[in-house]
Amino acid sequence: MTRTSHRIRIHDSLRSRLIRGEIAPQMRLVDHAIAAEMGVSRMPVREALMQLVSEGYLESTSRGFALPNLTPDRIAEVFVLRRLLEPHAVAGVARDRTEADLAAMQAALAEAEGAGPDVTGFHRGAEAFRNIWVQAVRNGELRQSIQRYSGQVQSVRFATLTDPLARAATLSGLQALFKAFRAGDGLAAQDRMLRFIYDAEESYRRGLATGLIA
Amino acid sequence: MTRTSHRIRIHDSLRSRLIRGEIAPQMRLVDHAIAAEMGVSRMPVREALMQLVSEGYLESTSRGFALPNLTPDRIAEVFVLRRLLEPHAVAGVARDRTEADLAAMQAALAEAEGAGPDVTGFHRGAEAFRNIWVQAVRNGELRQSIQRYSGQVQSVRFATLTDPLARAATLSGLQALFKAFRAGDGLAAQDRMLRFIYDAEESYRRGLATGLIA
DNA sequence: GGTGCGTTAAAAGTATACTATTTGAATCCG
DNA sequence: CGGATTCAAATAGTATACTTTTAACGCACC
Repeated sequence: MTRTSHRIRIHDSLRSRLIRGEIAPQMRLVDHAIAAEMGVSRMPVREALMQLVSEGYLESTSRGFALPNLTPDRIAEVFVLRRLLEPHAVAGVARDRTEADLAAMQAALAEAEGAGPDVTGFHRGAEAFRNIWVQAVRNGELRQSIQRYSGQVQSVRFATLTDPLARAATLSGLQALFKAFRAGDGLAAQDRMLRFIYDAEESYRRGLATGLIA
Repeated sequence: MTRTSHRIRIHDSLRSRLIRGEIAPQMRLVDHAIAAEMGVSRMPVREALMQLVSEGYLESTSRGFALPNLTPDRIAEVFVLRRLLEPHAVAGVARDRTEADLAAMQAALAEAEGAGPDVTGFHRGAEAFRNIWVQAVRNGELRQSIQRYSGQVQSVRFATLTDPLARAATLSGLQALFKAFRAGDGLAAQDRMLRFIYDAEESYRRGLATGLIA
């Protein structure tokens, strides 16, 4: 028996691919193609895709589903949202985090630190670190709101990481955040996260100005 | 030709019924019944219902769709989110609002003020007021995040409005907010909204304590 | 009278087929 | 050669039929 429905399995599968950045911006996700690939009918695929739309991961075009158009304006909007939500969120995490959370964070941080010139390795570590603390947010409504735009966050980070300055800022930000988590210091975590987001936005803007980002 | 799809029409129709409080908590919304009533097939109805689920208006049970189980914990979580997002949002609205926005707000406020003992009239005015300023939020990502839990906000307000104290607090809060909007004073709007949310939560807690709310 | 099991009906979930819409391209005309 | 018009292919949207799951009811047995 299927423990979960096709729709949910497909939704989760697509979402993880989206979060991992495996879907290129110009790619078009079409229900019948995915259905054929997975051996099911269009319906559960279509429903999964539409759910991803209402969760902000995808956009419905007249010619298939695609990544939302990440214009600089929209990215700026997300940075505003991040400043409003994430500092408060990590303050709670600093209080509630378990030892297992800390261990996982340390592993993710180690991967980012040891990545060398490898961009994808660094990105994977940073993404894992983020996923861990987001998962640890107790307030489910808050967590869901943060997760809704997490795909965009990953995309933007991926776009900026070729810049050594941005990468250094990200790494030191993660390290400072981890320290606050380990110390259980909510205020410090809140402060570090706010700075971290400001730095990220500055990196993004610099990337735009220097033409590193399309 | 149909300008909009059945799915969207049904979604909007159901949402307005939900917002008006026409769906009782123990009621079950079943796709094939609604489909028969509206003369369409199950599919667009099913998709509309599922979209309402991911927007927080409904919950999917194994025996039809129903109002979400608004546990006090979940409601508390939404209040946290509201405190994080809405003060900042209304500050922007106070700067950007048009004359048309102000006129619509005033009309909504007048409806709430003149509602007398009528609960639904007051609720409709308060809801209209909220919808107007939410629509006026420039930051689309922020607006969407706020809209995602607006259904829950309406439900909670509807549950508390039988309490005269809660109703008075709501009305004076709306009036103060409107003043700030009219003056274009972002800081004042931010402050009024924060107080408004605190008052709303206090009303809700009092309703819980006195058994007014299930 | 309570508890456990089996039956059954209702509703979710899925598959398939058909229709409508949209876009890109090809063709035709100026 | 350029632009408009029409046509075809791809995809969204809807309808209908079938399958699976689940909970509610009844029955028997304790």
